[in-house]
Amino acid sequence: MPELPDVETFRRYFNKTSLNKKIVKAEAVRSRVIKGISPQNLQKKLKGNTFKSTERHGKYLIAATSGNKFLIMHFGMTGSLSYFNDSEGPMKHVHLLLTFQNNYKLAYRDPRTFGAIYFEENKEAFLKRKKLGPDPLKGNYSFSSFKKAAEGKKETLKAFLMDQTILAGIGNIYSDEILFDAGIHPEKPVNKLSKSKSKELFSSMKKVLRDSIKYEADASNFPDDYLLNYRKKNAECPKCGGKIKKITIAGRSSYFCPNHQR
DNA sequence: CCTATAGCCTGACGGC
DNA sequence: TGCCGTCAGGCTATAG
Repeated sequence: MPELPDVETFRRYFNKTSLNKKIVKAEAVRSRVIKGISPQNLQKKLKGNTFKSTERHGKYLIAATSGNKFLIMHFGMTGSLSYFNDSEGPMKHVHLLLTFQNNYKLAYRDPRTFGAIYFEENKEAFLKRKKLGPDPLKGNYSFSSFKKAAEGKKETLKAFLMDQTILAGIGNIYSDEILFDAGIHPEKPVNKLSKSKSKELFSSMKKVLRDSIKYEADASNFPDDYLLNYRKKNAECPKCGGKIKKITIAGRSSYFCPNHQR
């Protein structure tokens, strides 16, 4: 699930539940997803702190602590956050469990353990180390930057949109969704796109990402002209009635409508 | 440099 | 109902 709109939804959830509350206990339950710091050390660093603010970059959620350090979370394919109290019972697949002064807990969960948790002194250095490109919804990301990034690229648009070093935040689902909205074939080479089509792609990108955040990245909230609920072979295209096709691009299963995406 | 592929894990789903 | 194979929305390391 967790691409840019999902992570932004987690961020808002985190803000609503977990800011400005003292962490009285930190349990790093399993260590696989905790990177660059030992679970014991992470527990020590978090205990007694509060979270002061959050930001997101691409698929990363960055929470600033009162100690001016950063808890940085990536949600892999199956990561999520749950805020709950003890009456709601034990939870499975918890990797980091924080207990606040009000006795509520925040759990970072991830069954498939492809996610990652970091604790960093310097968030800019972290983003640099990860070689992340700009976040398309931050800092007024412009068409001219987009065009410049696309210059001379021969790869498919699908691969281009998912490349985190070019743009941070778009994954398999939303790259499909953006191309579906713009009416462009996912295998079209980047350098074969006309200027007007590339403008359309750019505006579809912003629109799809922004609107998906409004829908809280929840499939049940999406309007019917989105591809999301039609990601099945031979489904009927909700835009034009064509037959949805499934192909593999850059190792990922991609759904599109050959009738209106060319 | 660039592109393609395997592998990391667990759970859900469809077919028999 | 149960078992088994396949697939899953990410990322990295490695090979060519």
